[in-house]
Amino acid sequence: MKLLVVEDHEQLSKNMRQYLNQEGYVCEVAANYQQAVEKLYAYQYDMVALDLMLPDGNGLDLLKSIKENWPQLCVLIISAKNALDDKIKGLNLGADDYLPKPFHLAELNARLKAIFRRKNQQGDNSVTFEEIQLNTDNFEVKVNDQLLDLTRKEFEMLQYLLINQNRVLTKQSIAEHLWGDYMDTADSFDFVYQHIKNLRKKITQAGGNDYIQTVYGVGYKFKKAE
Amino acid sequence: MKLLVVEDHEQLSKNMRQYLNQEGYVCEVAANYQQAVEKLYAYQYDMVALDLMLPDGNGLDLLKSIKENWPQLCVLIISAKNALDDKIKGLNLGADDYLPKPFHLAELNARLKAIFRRKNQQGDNSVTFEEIQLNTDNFEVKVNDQLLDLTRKEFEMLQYLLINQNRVLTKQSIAEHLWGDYMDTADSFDFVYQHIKNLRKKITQAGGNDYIQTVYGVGYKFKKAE
DNA sequence: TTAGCGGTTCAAAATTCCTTCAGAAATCAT
DNA sequence: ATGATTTCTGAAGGAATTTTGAACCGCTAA
Repeated sequence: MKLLVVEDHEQLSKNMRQYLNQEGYVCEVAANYQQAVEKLYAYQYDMVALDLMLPDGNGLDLLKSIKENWPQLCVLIISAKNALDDKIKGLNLGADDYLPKPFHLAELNARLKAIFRRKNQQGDNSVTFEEIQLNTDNFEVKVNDQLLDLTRKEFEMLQYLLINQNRVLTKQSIAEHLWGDYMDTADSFDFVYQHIKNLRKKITQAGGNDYIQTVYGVGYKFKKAE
Repeated sequence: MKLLVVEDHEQLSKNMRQYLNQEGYVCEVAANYQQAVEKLYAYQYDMVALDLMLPDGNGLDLLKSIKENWPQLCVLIISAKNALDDKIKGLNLGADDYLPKPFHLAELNARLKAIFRRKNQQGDNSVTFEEIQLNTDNFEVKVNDQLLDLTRKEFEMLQYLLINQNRVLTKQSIAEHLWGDYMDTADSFDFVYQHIKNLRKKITQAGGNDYIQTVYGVGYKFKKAE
């Protein structure tokens, strides 16, 4: 679950980031309008937590832009102004929920989860590929109805591969999705190998096929062999 | 996806080229106004990334000329001057987006993709030529729906040939495209033979025709035999 | 404190691929 | 036709990438 927090208050954004990372999100922070747009262009997020008060622009404009360019993105609006006005405008512009400041981090988490659940209710909250079945609600993966015991990284990786099935993902892009943007400057992605290995092992040990193809010199691809 | 980068800063253009090639573009560089125009006449591009600061002319003039002569071309403007003025002028002249310096290569990529998606509402990442079908997303090549097992160089070469179909490509230009700028000083391009050979072999073994014509003394051309 | 787990780093082994080389074949110019 | 140039081909060494096992660190629970 990759999340962008748009919040200029440094201490708060730091806390949010730390807390949410602990909760299993891949969480990144943008401190202003400019940064937010850059990050949105550069990476793929699942959700945005957006503070309407930004130093260099109007949060509602940003919301509008998000809904135009990335319509599938979930947006949770945060605002100190308890102004009903903002809330209404925000929801009208397509925001998924509204959270007034100040708030408990636990509530933030709960709302984010709720938003995501709601969004997936109408769609599908599980991805299935042949005998592999991944459920986002309860973080469970089944192979032939046999439950797999995956770690968090393994789960996120499998999810990423499944969502992009039949598309080659570079080690770099996998790293970015699982670890966030500090990976931009990393010099080695060796750890990806390990998780790939573990995933393969666990899936095949449970009787599943190894759908993870390595594309030499490029990356990995989740696909049925032909 | 064939892209022309117009940028006079050597190191930057080199990085851009390398990165974008990695991302699956066929990317070429022009260092000034003059070169840009020459390349535009010589080849067919899908997009142009245009730095407005050129040593031998005004980037906005070039933009205007592009929009007159190749109206279907997508143009992304790049400029160090964060001047709102340039941005507005550029967008008024028909540019598709504006990217201020400095920028992350990932953002460049994202914007290019966004532009292209916007224009060709379907975001197709494949090239087809008779019974041959090449897909950049999953690095797959099919001949009569039969999957081909190509190496990276073979894949990139086929891609380059396909995009420039019916056009003779010299060994040198192939080498430059596949290996980058350091090839400028190379004395032999023998290795190209190998990859051509392997490509032909793999394609014909899969039941495809050999569309790779050799033009003696010049280079190769991808074309249906008549 | 210790044992266990998840995550990361390291280095050797295994695999795949790229380039070079030399000779054969093809093409062109005289 | 002959020689010069260019292209094709197969084999082999070496480079680059991936796989693997083992060791390490930090955290948590017993």
